Amino acid sequence: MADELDPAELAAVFGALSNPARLAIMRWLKDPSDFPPQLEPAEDVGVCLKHIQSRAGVSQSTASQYMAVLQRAQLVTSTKIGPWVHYKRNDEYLDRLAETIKSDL
Amino acid sequence: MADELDPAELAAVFGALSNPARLAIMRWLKDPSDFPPQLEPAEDVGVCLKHIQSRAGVSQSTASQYMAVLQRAQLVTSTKIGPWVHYKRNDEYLDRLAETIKSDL
DNA sequence: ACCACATATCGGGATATTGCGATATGGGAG
DNA sequence: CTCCCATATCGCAATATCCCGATATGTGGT
Repeated sequence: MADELDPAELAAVFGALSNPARLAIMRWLKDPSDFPPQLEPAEDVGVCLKHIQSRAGVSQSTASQYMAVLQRAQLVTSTKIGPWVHYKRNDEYLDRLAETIKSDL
Repeated sequence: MADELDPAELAAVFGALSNPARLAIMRWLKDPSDFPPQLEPAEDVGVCLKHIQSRAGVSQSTASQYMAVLQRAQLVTSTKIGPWVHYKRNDEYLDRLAETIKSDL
């Protein structure tokens, strides 16, 4: 059994996911190959912020803040390569989340 | 496979659960017998609002609104018996939710 | 009818979230 | 060093959420 998230943390995660755009981003990141190609393959390092921004159709600052919220909630991790920041799902944490919801909620 | 919640609905559910007090209430309702006794047993009809209110330590209006939010999100159902409204977890829906999160999120 | 109690709804002030444009920061190319 | 591009952060107005007290509604008992 993976150890479960404590209630305060769980509430914070739900907050991060309560925004439709952020929730959509989480689902998009399941298919990194659906994004435009980049120097380093998205499957390995994650998806570049610019690609997330353009798919979400929001401003650069909004996209950056969305990803900051998701990252603070530990739902994604980031990798900086040169000037680009790449985001990918934190699957370990998402598994713990699913487990917590199933057994704890 | 239970059919999954659509994304907008899922985001709304997360919104309802993003409040620590409401999240706590959902967890309390797993053990209806932990609440004070009532005419109709809580295991059968659900827990009376007054008991939820006093455990949450919030005003009557706040408790009522919390439960309205949870009910709108389909996380609980209510049964009115005389002047009392009893709330219980909507376990079918919660199962669908857990399923959606595991496979869709 | 009246009263007492349980719940719902209204109205509002405090606070948080949302999404933007403007501005900073920081790296790579020349 | 200088420009350009990607990203982060700031400041802000609009909107939403939060939680309350006050008030309305509804039910049962006397």
